[in-house]
Amino acid sequence: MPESKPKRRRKPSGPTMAAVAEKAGVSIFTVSAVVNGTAQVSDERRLRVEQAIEAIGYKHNAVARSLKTGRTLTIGVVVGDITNPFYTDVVAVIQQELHRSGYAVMLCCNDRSAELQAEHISLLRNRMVDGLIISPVGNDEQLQAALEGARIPVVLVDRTLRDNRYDAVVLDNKAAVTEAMQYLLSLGHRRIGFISGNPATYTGRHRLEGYRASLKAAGIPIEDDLCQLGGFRAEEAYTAALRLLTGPNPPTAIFPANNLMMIGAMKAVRDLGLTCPDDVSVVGFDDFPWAEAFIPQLTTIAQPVRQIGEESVRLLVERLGEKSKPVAPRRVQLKGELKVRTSCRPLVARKATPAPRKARAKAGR
Amino acid sequence: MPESKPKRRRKPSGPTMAAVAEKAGVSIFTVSAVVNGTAQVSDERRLRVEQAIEAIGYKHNAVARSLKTGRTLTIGVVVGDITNPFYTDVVAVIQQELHRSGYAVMLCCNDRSAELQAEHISLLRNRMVDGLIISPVGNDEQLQAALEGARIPVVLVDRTLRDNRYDAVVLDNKAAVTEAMQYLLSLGHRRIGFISGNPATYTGRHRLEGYRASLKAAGIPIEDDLCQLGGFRAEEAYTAALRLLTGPNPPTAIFPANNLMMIGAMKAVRDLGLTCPDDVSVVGFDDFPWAEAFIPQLTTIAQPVRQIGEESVRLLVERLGEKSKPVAPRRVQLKGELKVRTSCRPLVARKATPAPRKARAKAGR
DNA sequence: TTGTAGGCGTTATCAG
DNA sequence: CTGATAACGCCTACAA
Repeated sequence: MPESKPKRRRKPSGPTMAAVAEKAGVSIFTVSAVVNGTAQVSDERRLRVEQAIEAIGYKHNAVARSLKTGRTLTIGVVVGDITNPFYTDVVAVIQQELHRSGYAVMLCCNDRSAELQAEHISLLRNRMVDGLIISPVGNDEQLQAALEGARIPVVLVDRTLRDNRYDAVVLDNKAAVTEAMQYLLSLGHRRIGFISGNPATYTGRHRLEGYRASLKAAGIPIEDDLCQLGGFRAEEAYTAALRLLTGPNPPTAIFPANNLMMIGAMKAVRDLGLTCPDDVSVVGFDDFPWAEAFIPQLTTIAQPVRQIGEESVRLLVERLGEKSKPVAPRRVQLKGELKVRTSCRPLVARKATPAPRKARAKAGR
Repeated sequence: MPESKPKRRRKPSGPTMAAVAEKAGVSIFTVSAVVNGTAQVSDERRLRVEQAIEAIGYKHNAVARSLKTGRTLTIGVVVGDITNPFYTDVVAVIQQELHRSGYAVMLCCNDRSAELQAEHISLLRNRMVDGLIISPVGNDEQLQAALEGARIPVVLVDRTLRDNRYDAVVLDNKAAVTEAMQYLLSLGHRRIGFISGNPATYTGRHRLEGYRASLKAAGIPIEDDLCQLGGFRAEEAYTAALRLLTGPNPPTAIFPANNLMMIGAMKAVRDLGLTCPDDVSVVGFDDFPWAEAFIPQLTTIAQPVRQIGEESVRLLVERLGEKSKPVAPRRVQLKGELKVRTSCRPLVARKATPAPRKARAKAGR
């Protein structure tokens, strides 16, 4: 029967060093030496090898090399959501910097699921990545479990574990929020609505602390109604802002605790027919290119994304270069920068009568 | 001398199959069989193996497997600039979909440099990725050269080569622009300023064609001054918009040809003290979350990013599964969707006298 | 300076 | 069903 043999597998990889060696009439060793510059080779033989490489189109097989050397020159990067411009920027810097150091990056996004995160970490470990840069999701134990027994360096970004077991690059979230709060307070705002991320997370907790501490320091009582707990997402922030602004005694300023929630909050302001900063001042966490493109230009806390990426890579690469001298976990804490633009205005001479507030309350449907 | 031997390299990888086999008292083959489900194993021995794996914490080494099988289950993804939300979104979908199909992604960003792109492609090929998804930069020849001799499937995103040699997923850029232009024309706009990306690129060319064709079809002469050539960047668009809006006879609507240029254009509008859409209507290419958060809400052409990502992965995975039946390169062309929001308004009852134009002309410095 | 040969951890082809 | 054993392509002592 004219049955074409289906078992025929196409050659999985191209020409090998052996092929080059044969073509050039030298040994495999010599080829390896010129490819890796790992030993002196006479000019004449080197030339022959180089020509042979060119002639048969040899491409060096990193998989085989990795198996032998135990290094893949690959770093696993796992983030919650690369769609969030903060992570996008950080990942871009990380990729760039790792490339400069000779490493490739394997990217995993877990959509903020601890299970997926564990799966990705496992996958990356199987693939023998030389190191891991993780912006972790879930609780400490889940991460610990996923990292259990990993004999490779790990750098945490954006948060640490309680026991500081790994190198970490974080922002001083509390200080950053405090700076923004002081700005708002200096403008005369006293009723400031905070739209918090999940307070069970590292960033959520510290940012919330910054809010509360600032109020306390200013002698302003903390009203639970003014502090809405969300989960870092735009939709939640939208409804939170709606609640805040249509309540009986609305704040004069609102403060969404990350970029996504800023979007939601701004939509709410707009949908209520309010204008910023005339009706309500807004300051946000995380800066992004669009923040200053529109009216109002958003006053935000900019995270030093480049620095965050660079430091993460620096910590990791230092450990990768370590010759078995174990250094204690290090922690780099960076500062945010308040970018004052036009979304906040001084709270001057508000109409003394409470009338407008009632009018506002009715605006809510 | 008490010299600690520095040559001691830490064990590069953990427990091996051999270790598991020994612990379980079976052969390596049996271990491999239960790990991969590649052969029937008696329940009793399977259990022993599973326990041994658990006991010594065996993690399967994908590098060794790849060397043997010739497959890495890894796909190289190379894009120009992951910081551009369009690419961010597409990459996010690609990563997600590839993961579902059992592939990891190695990400490379070339910052729109053809040299870096070539370097990244070479690096990925060395690493024996099973396939490539590329949003190419530079000219056809440069890409061809980088791909020369690659025996792996390649899918192009966002553009094709002239000879359609590879699978590709693209947008019908011309049709998308045409739709937006018709919207503008239906609103009564006749002087429409176009801020083009680099017309030497696939997207730049087709979008520009859409602009010109629309004007032509409407019987409106094309004025070179109304068509500013940029390079897809915000800064260039900023100055382009400035030129447009301060010229002697400014357009009533402007059309930046991608999201980055939209930012630049909006900044220019704002810096000139103009308001959108009252003074000038704006429609942009590429949608993004912030587009509808501010005032005005931006009217944009949304690319089907999810579909783009899904189709790219589908094409690639289909080829990866191919059993040596070569299929001709396929090309998937998707449609953009005009999201009408509030950044354009009808051009009504303009003052009939030419006076205002002259007045405006003086506004130009 | 160059060649030889053993192995990195798996998979897969043989026999048993 | 299971066990030896030969690759996979490269690096690297060790020898020459």
